[in-house]
Amino acid sequence: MVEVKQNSKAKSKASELSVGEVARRSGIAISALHFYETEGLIKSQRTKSGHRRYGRDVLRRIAVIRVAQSAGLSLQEIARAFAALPDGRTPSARDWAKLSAGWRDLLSERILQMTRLRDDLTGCIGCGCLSLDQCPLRNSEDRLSSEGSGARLLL
Amino acid sequence: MVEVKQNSKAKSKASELSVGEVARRSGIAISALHFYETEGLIKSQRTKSGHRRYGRDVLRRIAVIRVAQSAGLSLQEIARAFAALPDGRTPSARDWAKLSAGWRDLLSERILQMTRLRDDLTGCIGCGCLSLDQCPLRNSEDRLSSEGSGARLLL
DNA sequence: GCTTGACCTCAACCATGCTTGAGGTTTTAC
DNA sequence: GTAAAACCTCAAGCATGGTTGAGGTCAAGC
Repeated sequence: MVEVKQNSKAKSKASELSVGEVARRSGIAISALHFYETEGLIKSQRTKSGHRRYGRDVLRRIAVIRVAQSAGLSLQEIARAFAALPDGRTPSARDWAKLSAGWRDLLSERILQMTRLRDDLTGCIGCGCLSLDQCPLRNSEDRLSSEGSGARLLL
Repeated sequence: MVEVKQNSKAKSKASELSVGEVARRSGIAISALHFYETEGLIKSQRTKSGHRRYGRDVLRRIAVIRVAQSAGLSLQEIARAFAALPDGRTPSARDWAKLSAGWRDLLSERILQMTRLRDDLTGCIGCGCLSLDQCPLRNSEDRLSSEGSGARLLL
């Protein structure tokens, strides 16, 4: 819809990026960008001819996606969090901060679980209790799996 | 090959378990047990007619599998670790302990990464640096992803 | 004006970790 | 001796997170 004139490959003043540029700058494959778009994680305008043009904030969005993924969130969870971002305007620092606060707590929780797991592991796999209901390892395992809202692991 | 006489459903003295029993006791679906077997994570003898019979240690093996999974290991990684277990005899407590020691270190490493990630997240998503190379978040992200020997997350 | 590279869509495929179902045998219980 | 429950195999399917390739269009440089 929004038509953009592109002056050169350098495109130093264009505020809209092509998919190739976004891929190069973010280190994400074009196919992944397409995929993120179909999953509603990022958006693009199209040129008259159908080529994608991204606003500058897409780079931040992508960065946030990768960070969240490495923290163990699924794309669906990330999309859900993104849904809380403002619709019309570009998200502000405060918007992102709100988002990250939630994830921080989630991470803290998962770190706690893993720590518990590790500590149990220290004394427990070698002991005889693993197959018994009393074993702390098996119980913390239960804690983990019963909390999962879908994905298996710490997802 | 090993033929086993089964006296009743109670089967209190049988040292070999049927797949249904293992499923019931471990809480793992039969289909998952089959799957674990095809992946080399557990083994079974067969009765003359082809039904599976498991040794008692299978329950511990399964417990270890679930724990390792909840720690974020893939079945392949678990299988690799299991490959180090003794071939002929039932693994001893010491064998399991050795195995768990490796995983414990791995867990510690991942806990460290997540902690770093969380701490960076605290100050960083809301700040302006996320799209820059200097951002600690993006760098710790790199640390994470460059270490991955396959799976994306903490896997 | 035409080649080249960047882009488009859509369908198929890969790995992981299973589940489901079809179609058939075995074991158990009455 | 027969019905039901438990088991078997093999193929297909599901979700996640993408990649790969075919077949075609668009844009830029010479």
